Amino acid sequence: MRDVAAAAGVSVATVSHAVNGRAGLMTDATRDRVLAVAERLNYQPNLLMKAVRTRQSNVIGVMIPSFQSTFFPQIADSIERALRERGYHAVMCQTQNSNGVTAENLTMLGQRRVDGLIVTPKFDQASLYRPIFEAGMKTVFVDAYLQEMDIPSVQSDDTLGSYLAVQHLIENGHRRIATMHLPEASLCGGMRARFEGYCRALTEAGIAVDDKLIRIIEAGSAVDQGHKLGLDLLKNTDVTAVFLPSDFNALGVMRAAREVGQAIPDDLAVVGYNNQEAGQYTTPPLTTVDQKPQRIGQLAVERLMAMIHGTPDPRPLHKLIEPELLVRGSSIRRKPESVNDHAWDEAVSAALSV
Amino acid sequence: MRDVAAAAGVSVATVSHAVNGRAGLMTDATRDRVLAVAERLNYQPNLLMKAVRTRQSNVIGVMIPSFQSTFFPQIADSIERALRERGYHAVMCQTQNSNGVTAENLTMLGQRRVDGLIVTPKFDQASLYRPIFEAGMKTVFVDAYLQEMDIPSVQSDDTLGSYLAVQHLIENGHRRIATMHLPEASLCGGMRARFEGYCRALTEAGIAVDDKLIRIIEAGSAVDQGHKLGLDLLKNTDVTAVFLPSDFNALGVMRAAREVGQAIPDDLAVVGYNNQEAGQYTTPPLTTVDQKPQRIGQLAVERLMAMIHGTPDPRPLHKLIEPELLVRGSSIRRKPESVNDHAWDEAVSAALSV
DNA sequence: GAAGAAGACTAAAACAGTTAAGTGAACCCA
DNA sequence: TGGGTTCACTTAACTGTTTTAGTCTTCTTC
Repeated sequence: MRDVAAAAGVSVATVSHAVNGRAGLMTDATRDRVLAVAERLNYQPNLLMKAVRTRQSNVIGVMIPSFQSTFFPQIADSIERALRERGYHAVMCQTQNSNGVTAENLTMLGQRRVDGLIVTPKFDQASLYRPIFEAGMKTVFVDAYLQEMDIPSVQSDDTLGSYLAVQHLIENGHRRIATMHLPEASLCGGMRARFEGYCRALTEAGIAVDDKLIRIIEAGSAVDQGHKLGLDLLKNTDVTAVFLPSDFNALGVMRAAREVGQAIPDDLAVVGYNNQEAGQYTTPPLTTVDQKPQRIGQLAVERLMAMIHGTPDPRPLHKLIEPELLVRGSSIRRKPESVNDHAWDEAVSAALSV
Repeated sequence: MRDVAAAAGVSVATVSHAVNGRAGLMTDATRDRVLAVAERLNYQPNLLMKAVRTRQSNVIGVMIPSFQSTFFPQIADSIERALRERGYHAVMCQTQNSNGVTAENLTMLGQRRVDGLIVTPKFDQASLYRPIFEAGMKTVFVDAYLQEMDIPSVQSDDTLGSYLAVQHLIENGHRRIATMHLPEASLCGGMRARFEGYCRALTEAGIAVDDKLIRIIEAGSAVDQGHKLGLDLLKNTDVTAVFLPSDFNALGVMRAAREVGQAIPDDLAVVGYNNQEAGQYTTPPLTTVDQKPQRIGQLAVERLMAMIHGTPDPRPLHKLIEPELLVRGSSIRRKPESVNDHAWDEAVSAALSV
């Protein structure tokens, strides 16, 4: 910048004004000359220094459990795009589900003077976040929130999602609908909501929630658990449909059904959760609930920007995104003998266009 | 920092030395006192300023095509971990396969004074990268490289990967092995290598490369293309095995086989590429080639660190990572009638332990 | 023709650190 | 006792920007 100033025969202040496009502080001729010189010398402003002076780094810290899985990268994707559009960049970290790593990243991000944070907290992490919040860090939680603090959050409405899924099964004539959930101790946030949606849909339809149709997921691979508990359900109950809180559980159930010779969806209808890619390629493809991760990321950025720029945001503190039920082959029965082709096609088309 | 200095009754220089652990410049008593005061005042060093002064930001720019897909996030994951271990952070960007976005990110990263870059270039992007390289940016390419420039790269050895895959099919008795590849114009880098490995394995085994068994993938969903071309192969040729350059193509082929009533692996053996998660959940599970993305990311970071710290790196400029063939059910025939159980189990175990 | 206003630009402080050079005081030794 | 070292710490310059408060011109206007 000093070089540009010298070469253009002006002061650094003038260069600063010129490259930042501050109008009315110099003649057009001067501005053009400065910009031409900057271009010629390939002047690259030092954004670090700019950040120091303006106390605004245009960098947002993003921390999610993992870059793998399908869900969080979709959120990260939309966050990155939304930030880029606004001239921001993201430094991205994984928590690796470790409080130690989370805490370390948090202080690092603070020391890097990021303008804000978009993070997925775990229910027991309030104490990790408190110091950085007290220092005034603008933050939006995604996919979860901490009850103890007034930090905005954006997450999918899992109660609604599972409600829609189970309602869909009921509408297709099922009454014996099984599900699985985590043990009470680890049943937090979204997972609890998914179970509540299941109960609500049944209750509203006048169907009793039957403990015999509910299985508790233990530790281990979600597919294996789905497989094991699915076999159990198929052998020991009169289940005709099953709603799973994860597509991976659903994949296991589908395998179990195949093993005991039950056809999907005719003998057993299956609905998963999370719109995992694998579900598109099963036979039949898996009906599932899309949590709209892109929407979550986008809204989180909008909210954070409002906080940073001090514009009021009328949305509720904890915003719930409406999920979408993706009806695919695993939950819609093939045409019964008694129904004529045309009517059936209509019904299926209607259902598939949900 | 000024506050800490004042409160501890020393100069800012002493505080700087103390918090940076520079030994031998002060008494232990002074150091302890300064650190205690810093702790008490909750002093958070400003890493931006530090970066300005030391010309080292401890931030690396990472740019990959997308956070979605399975492959790149795995690389990103390992990059993030490796950087974190070394006290670095990553600002992550997606190129969105757009030269405009790539160029924009590149200048932004330069202006943010990142210490280095780990990026996936596209073959036509040499001109985008040249300016930033001429400015001295340390860079490592992953998953591809630009021939015109001497920038180190780390990528999977796709020729070897497909060679192993096809060799595996040959060892299992197949002679009529089909494949698919992209049209010549877009057949760059890894995709070309995968086709070359196919040819080499056949040639080495004394099998002629037969154009009748090769299909060209057109635009559109990889699964749909695999399905369409798979049907074509199954109906019009005497193919007994097929090697696909992507697991998604393989999923389409598996669907095609099911539709024409051919069993996998008995009537048709299928091997994919890329170890996509979906391949684990098909029936039978899909044999595939794992490109070792974690290893790629890790090595890329090691290489970049060597460049940044000026330590010589004896590895070749363009490092190829050895991929791994994951033998699963889609490529190993079930026991023929004539073979006794024990011998068969042994053979399968042996093959599966590859 | 002088006062005042407006316009174009500059000087210099500030930001929060690092670091080379400098200053005393204590110590050592001939 | 004087001179040289070493040690502990400080001074001050520097980094590359922004921003406030000027300083000159030049232009109005009476």
